Amino acid sequence: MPYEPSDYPPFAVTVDLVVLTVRRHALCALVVRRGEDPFKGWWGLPGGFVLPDEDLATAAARELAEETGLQASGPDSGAAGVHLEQLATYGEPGRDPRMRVVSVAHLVLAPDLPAPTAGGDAGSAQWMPVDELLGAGPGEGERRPLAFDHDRVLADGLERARSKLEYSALAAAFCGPEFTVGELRRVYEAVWGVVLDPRNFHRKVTGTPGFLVPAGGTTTRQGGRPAQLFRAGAAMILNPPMLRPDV
Amino acid sequence: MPYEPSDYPPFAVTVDLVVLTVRRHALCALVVRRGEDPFKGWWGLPGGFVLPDEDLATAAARELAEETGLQASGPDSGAAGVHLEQLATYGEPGRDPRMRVVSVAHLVLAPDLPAPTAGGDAGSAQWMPVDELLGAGPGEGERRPLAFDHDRVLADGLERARSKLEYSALAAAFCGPEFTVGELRRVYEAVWGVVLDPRNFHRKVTGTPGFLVPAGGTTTRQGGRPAQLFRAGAAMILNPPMLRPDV
DNA sequence: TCAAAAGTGTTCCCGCTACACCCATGC
DNA sequence: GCATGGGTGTAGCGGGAACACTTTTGA
Repeated sequence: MPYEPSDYPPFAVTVDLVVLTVRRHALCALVVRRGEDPFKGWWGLPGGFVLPDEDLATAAARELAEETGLQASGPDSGAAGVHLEQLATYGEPGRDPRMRVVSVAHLVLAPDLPAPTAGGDAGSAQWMPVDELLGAGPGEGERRPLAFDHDRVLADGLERARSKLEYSALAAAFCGPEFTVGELRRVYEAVWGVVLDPRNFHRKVTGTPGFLVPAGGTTTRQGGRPAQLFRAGAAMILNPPMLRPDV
Repeated sequence: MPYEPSDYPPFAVTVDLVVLTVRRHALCALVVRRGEDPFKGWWGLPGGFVLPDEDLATAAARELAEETGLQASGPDSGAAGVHLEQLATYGEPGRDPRMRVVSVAHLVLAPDLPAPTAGGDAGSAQWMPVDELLGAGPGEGERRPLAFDHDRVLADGLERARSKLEYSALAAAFCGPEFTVGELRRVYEAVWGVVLDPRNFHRKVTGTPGFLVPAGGTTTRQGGRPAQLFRAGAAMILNPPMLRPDV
């Protein structure tokens, strides 16, 4: 079956970003207000077109830097830099009313950042709690969905992030370069929406080889007794995994 | 940022298929011999272009039917029909020497089929053990890789299938509509490349609510004492998961 | 002195592993 | 009889859940 440029229909290929962080004990996603039709004035996920000579992951990292100033570092990098991985691809024919767009969604996990929109051209990017974006908050009903099929993309990203915390050491991507066990626990609690036993959590994460390495110092920024500081270790997968209560 | 057809570069969008089955205690993948350049004469994964008004999953199901005659049924269907899910998307600029192709790979899990190429236009499709396709076999060195980046796609599909057996009830997708516990165990053994304790496996799968439902009859097709026949139950996820030895 | 968060020790219990053992068929 | 695979019982152990308890700071 030979194929030539005239044989295939024209597709636009974009990357969409599900950028998650934990702010004030709440899991938040980065959303931008759209300045153009379609869905002008709606909130949507950041993203944009893939350039002709650009890898998909490169395009995602570029869009991320443009919107947030964050420097992405693939799934195989060191401790610093946010985590970026491919999530899924959405190509339903009618998802963009103007043309056939296939969008490769990526998931980004970032530590809490002071400035949500650092060097961006999108002036109206902001963090919003995912419970407000999707319907999990109390007494919803008047919420407006995200543009395109971004509600579903966001939901898929959340599902991925939640399940990856179980069997990978990815939770540290939500923390800064140095963090305490309590801060890490609050990440799990925010992402999963549960309350974990601090004592058992401490034993579990410090007892898993390669998960955490002591950074040497202590901090008292959370109040109470000073806590040891840790850095993310080399372990990528957790065995045995962290167990999520109920569900 | 407005966008018009003239603004975006032309992309071709295809679907690739990682079709897995278990034949004679070996995990096998469906490969087709390419009749055209590039990679003429090489083995590659089945696949093809997405049509203008076709969803990605629909395109994957169509290609699957064309190559094998298999009737796919999405991840949310009943027991009959093979399992089909999206795997990952590959869009490196140079992966096809002739044009920019973004390929959305899908993973298909099918029961052992008598005729590998039922109604296909690809005359040279066949099942090959994944150990021969990738380098896991003994004394390799002269093996030729698959076309394009299909070695990597296949490896990613294997990894997905192996990990999904742990926490989902997907292993039944490799069996026919009715199967015995021993047949299900041999699926796990083939996919994981391990040997499992038959007694503990039996207790585990029959003790997990919703995994298996008795079909009523017995069979002696494996020799020995007749075994109860089961159908796949409604459970989609396994909690607690099946534990893969070592690794 | 009290509150708050960090850690440690201990007990209980569930589930996995490892076997020993019996059951039902074909040869 | 014997081989083969199906299925049950049971002891041991590792790890998570629950919770008592001590430690170290700030207010």
